[in-house]
Amino acid sequence: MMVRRSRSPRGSGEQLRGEIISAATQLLVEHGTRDAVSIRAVAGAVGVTSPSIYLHFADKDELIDAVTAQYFEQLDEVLGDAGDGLPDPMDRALAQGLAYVRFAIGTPVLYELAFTHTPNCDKESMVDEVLAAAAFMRFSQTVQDLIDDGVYPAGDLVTSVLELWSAAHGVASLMISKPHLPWGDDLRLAETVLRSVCVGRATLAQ
Amino acid sequence: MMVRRSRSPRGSGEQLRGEIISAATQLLVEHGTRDAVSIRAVAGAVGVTSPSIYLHFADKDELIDAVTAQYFEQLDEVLGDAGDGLPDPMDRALAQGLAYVRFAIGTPVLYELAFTHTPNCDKESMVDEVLAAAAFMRFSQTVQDLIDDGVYPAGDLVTSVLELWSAAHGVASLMISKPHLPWGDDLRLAETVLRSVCVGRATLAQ
DNA sequence: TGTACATCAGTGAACGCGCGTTCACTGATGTAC
DNA sequence: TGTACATCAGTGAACGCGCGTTCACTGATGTAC
Repeated sequence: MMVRRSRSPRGSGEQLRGEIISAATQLLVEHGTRDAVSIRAVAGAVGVTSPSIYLHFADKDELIDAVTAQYFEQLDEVLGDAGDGLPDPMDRALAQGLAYVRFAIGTPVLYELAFTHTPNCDKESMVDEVLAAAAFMRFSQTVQDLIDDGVYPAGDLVTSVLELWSAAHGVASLMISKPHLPWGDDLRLAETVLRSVCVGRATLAQ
Repeated sequence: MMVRRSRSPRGSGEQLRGEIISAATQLLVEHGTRDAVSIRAVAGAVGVTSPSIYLHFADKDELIDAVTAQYFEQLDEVLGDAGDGLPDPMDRALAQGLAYVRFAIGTPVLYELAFTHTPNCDKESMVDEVLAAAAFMRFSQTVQDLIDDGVYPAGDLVTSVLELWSAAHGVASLMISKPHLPWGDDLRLAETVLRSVCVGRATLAQ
């Protein structure tokens, strides 16, 4: 049943924009399919007609970009919550890595969308990258602390971050796309992989 | 320009089937987009009309399944070529892991398709899994050899395979979806991650 | 050897559908005088 | 204080498109007699 929302007051065009992004996100989560997101479906969920979407987004691509941007912001918050209050870099790295995997497998369709959707490649990809950067930089700080602590070998910071990110992403992504494999009940496998990379990377450098 | 192929002789329906799969694969590779594969496009590429496709596949999903199945078979061959003649399990594991990553990033759209497309879930997913199993079992043998050699800790074999697979998949998948990140020119980062997991996993177990 | 017939790979035309997007519009809200 | 007007968030109807799929058919090939 579609409920017609009441008209927004003058200044508050921004509010509908937010509702649209949330509706698109919710559609993805609930239907579990990428193509549950059509302009019509989103508009219907918000309680508005489809052309209204174009008052807030140039086209569908821009809407999807906004959805993934918000998703990356949420990811950053999750990493923040997971790492705060853990002074030991190794503990923090592990906690953030596991939080990353947990967040990903908790929202599989969104995660896949964020890592499959190719934005308009030139400027758009930059925007995407910049918004992802909050989480990226947060994790980079953790890795820097690992290096300062001597746990992780010194070297190019970004490269080190990519190594650990690849490990976390690998577990999350594979768990999402092949859920029937015997992953076990918790994230022990994820923890093993993350720990192994940290420990092994340190050993390799010696 | 579309070339009408001549009619197949009586028994050789199988031949067209193969051509259809190849054409679909090629369309994906050349256009670099998932939705370059439509029944019409595939039929056109083969030189046949669209209804002909349905003489060989029940529906589009079954065609896509066949494409990914063939892709997994190719993957198995690649792993075989990479590992043959390397008696040391560690060398072989590394060679196969790097070959995996190289194969994946060489055919990014197919790789994404194979790891995103959700088959009909019940029986179909089994078929998919079984066909993937050739590569899976080949790599499992390598990991078993690693264990026998004492490089990798004893324990559940499948779990160990998943750990290493996750690592290789993580690098490959992230390189594909975020190609603008500074991955370096060759697969050194992939090698580092794979080595780290092996070494680190051994250290953890002690 | 010749003819009638069954087979079946492939055709041509069409179906209904949902999609992204456009365009002229409406009508409540705020502002100027 | 009252009225005319500009603004602009949102509407309703429609566009063209490409899609997956269906259906009655054609016509070359092989087979039975």
